[in-house]
Amino acid sequence: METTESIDLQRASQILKLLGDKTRLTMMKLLESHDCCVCEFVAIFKMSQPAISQHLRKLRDLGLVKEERRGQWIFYSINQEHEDYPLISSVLHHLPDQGSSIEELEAQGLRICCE
Amino acid sequence: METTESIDLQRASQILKLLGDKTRLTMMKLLESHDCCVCEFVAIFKMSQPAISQHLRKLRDLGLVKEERRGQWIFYSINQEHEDYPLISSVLHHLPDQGSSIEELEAQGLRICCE
DNA sequence: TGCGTATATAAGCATATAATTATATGATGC
DNA sequence: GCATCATATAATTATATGCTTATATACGCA
Repeated sequence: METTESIDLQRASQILKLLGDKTRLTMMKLLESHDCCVCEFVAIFKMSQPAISQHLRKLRDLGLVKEERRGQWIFYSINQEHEDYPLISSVLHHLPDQGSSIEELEAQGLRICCE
Repeated sequence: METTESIDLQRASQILKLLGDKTRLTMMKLLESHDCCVCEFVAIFKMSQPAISQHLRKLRDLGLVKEERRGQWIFYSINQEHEDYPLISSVLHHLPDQGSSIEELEAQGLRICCE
């Protein structure tokens, strides 16, 4: 039964590959502080909506984030029930807070809050 | 000077991308327990020597591992002086021990020890 | 019902990645 | 110096990734 361990490493590397993209990593760090809707990400990353949507899909496909519709918008949040949440969380804790990117948007009046 | 933070995330995502490959992640986990020479990796991963060498180069290029020649062989070890070693180390601590892959080789008489 | 907004999906394309094979370099021992 | 072993590099190829544009879906409201 050595497959158990290899599956774990397999899964861990998949997760790390997802986090090994600056956009997705920043998304996760932002989600650590508050739930975000897609349009907030679009504003923050100055990236096309489909590009954002596709990154979110990858995160969702591996269960790193959950989606929840609130009226007109779909909010994303970190899935703390993920089997490997301890790994994910500890990675995020090593990253600098992303407050500044939000503040920048506030300053420019571009901060979007969909609720 | 908000560039500092974005450089950090940039660097973190580069590191995570490197770790987001099963072969390299396993290499790092193995190196956590003991220094390895290239031929040991070749035996463990049942992969061509150039393939191993290229993975090691990527890890070396970002400073995650150090190389050291010992006689005929080149041994790799984890670079604990890496600026982001705390991140790297905490990722590795979440992974299952790789003792079994070594034991398997021992059992088959394939374990290579170059010293 | 029909329109506008928010989001997702599909198709296409350019670039990145990881493997292979072939070749080069560098140390050891005769 | 030459042969051999250990490792690195180069060139090539197949596949994966991330973006773009175009289109589909789903909700909210008049």
